[in-house]
Amino acid sequence: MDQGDQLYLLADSAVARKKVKPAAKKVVEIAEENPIARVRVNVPVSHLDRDFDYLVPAAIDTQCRVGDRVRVRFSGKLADAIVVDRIAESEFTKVAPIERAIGPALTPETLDLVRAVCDRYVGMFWDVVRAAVPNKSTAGEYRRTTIEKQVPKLLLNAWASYSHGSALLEQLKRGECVRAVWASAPASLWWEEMAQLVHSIQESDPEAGVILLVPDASSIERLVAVIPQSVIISTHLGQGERYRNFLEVYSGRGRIVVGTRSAVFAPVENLKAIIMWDDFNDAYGDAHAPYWDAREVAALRSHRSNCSLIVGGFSRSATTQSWCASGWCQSITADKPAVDAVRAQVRTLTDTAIERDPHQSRIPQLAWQAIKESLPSGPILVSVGRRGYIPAFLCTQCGERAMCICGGAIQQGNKNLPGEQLTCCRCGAGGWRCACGGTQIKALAIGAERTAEELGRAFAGTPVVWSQQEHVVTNVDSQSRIVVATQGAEPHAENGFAAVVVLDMFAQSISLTTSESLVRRAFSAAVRGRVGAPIVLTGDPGQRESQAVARWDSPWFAGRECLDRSQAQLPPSSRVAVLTGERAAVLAVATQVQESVTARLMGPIDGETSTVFLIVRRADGNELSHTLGLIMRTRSVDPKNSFVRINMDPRDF
DNA sequence: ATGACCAATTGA
DNA sequence: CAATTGGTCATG
Repeated sequence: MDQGDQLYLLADSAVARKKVKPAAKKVVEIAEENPIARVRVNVPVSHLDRDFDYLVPAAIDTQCRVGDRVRVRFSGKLADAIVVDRIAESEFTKVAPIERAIGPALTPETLDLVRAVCDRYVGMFWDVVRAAVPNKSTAGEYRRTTIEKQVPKLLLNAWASYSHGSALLEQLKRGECVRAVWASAPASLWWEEMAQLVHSIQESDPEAGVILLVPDASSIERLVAVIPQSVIISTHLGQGERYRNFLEVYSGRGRIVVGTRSAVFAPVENLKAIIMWDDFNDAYGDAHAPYWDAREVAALRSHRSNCSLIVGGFSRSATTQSWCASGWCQSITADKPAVDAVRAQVRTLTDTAIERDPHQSRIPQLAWQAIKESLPSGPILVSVGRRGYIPAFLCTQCGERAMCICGGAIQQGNKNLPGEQLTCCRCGAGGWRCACGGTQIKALAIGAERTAEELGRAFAGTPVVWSQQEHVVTNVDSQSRIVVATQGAEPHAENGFAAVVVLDMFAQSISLTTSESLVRRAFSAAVRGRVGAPIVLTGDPGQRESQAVARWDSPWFAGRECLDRSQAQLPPSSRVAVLTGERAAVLAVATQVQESVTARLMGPIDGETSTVFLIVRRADGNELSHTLGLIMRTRSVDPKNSFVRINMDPRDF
């Protein structure tokens, strides 16, 4: 069968491939030092998610370093693989050579991170690699991204108005590793605050690497405008640019990374800090298995790589508050005088839809007043709870929120016939009946669309702008107008809004983060007001969510929230695994887990598929992940076992 | 997942 | 007795 006598690499020669059958004798020069590469192969089966040994051909020795991407023949077929180790010899006898080298993928540091993420989220190595590393792209022209970068003006110290703010900058200037969470001051420009942190870090080390994480593409633009030399790492970029930027960071040429969630894996050289804005934003959660969350990954990386972690937002999340409570992070908040100025303007209205609802109006009297009074002096921001037209209802008899027994919201089959065809949006049960016996409902939370309509009628002649997820308005000038916005879609007004009205400060669903989300919405609207602008909240003044804004103290609120949740054994003081799949399968896995880990079981909740929750003490979290990993690996051996999806510590449930 | 291999089952 | 089907095993 050996036609010639030449040495060749099988994959290099089409002729060879054609003539030679599998058992061909290939003579390949093998690397002298550490000739064995231990690799992880891209195969979609979890029991194969382990190390395999391959020989390193001398010719590609330097392209098979730890973290490099290669092609190998696995189980007869070519497959992608990542080198995770180089060793002198293998315990295994029949070791095949690597077919070819592809290019760089991970650094030893990010490799360690990817492994840690796999462990924690019970995921497969390549599922995380896919998110962390862009595909190699041949679209390789050099067109550098030239985003208009302003020369950043000398910033006045935005951090001086924070308690311990200046101290934080000093620590960074000394090159210390800090872990901090900041609740951004009213009217502050977060991108300038972040830029200043970078600046301080660079003072101690001009070669410092920094990762700046933001939730979306428009935030990237804001940040890039004030941070020159930054490199964008984001899945929003096209293939070619994404890969080019990745290489720029990998090579060490670019060290300041600005990006969305996947940038948390950027192979930054000399990484000194990860700085994250608006950690409560859902965009930080990856929607693909194993459902990792950039906030947790950032914490993991900060811990493992011993770099600073600084997380900010207009309101404090329960998660970051728990980091403070444990002593891992310092809490940084705005100084009292800065806060007092805003706080004086906050008014909370006692207000139920029933009392004030003669004309189906969503907007209480005092809010009308505030709008009318402030309108001549500039734009007004009206924050609404939900998109859509009529998403929620009240019982007309007792005035309570119309909820299904399962906790789901009630939907109306026929918009024009209240009381008819009421179904639950979660479990689908029909025939709703209130606890008080009532069966009639009326519209409660009317979304942006309806509110905008109503305001347009009331203030005829005043432009009404409507900003929501699909139609975000990013900036408005200082002209008088009314802007109705949902969470996250609030525009920046040139000189701040003349008044801010936060409608519907009440829970529209029952889930882990309902209350937290309300507070976040209120803060993200309230910060848009100019100095002295009235902030009107409609809801119950006694409730904690309103109080948080009235005191301008979201850390206080988050602290209370943590306490409540810890008493209920819920995250962040607990860790949760959500198992989804066939009823019998999820129960089998859950039972097996409980044999070795003390876990509280909730569920199953049955529907199309079944779901169970396994809840453990925080300290047992790693044990839970580990056990689930073992179970998944043994289960995947037998294809008769149906697939069970695991979601660790989801943001909400 | 996918293919190889062996054993049991089916069929003319 | 050959052909087909099914379960087990290994993948370097």
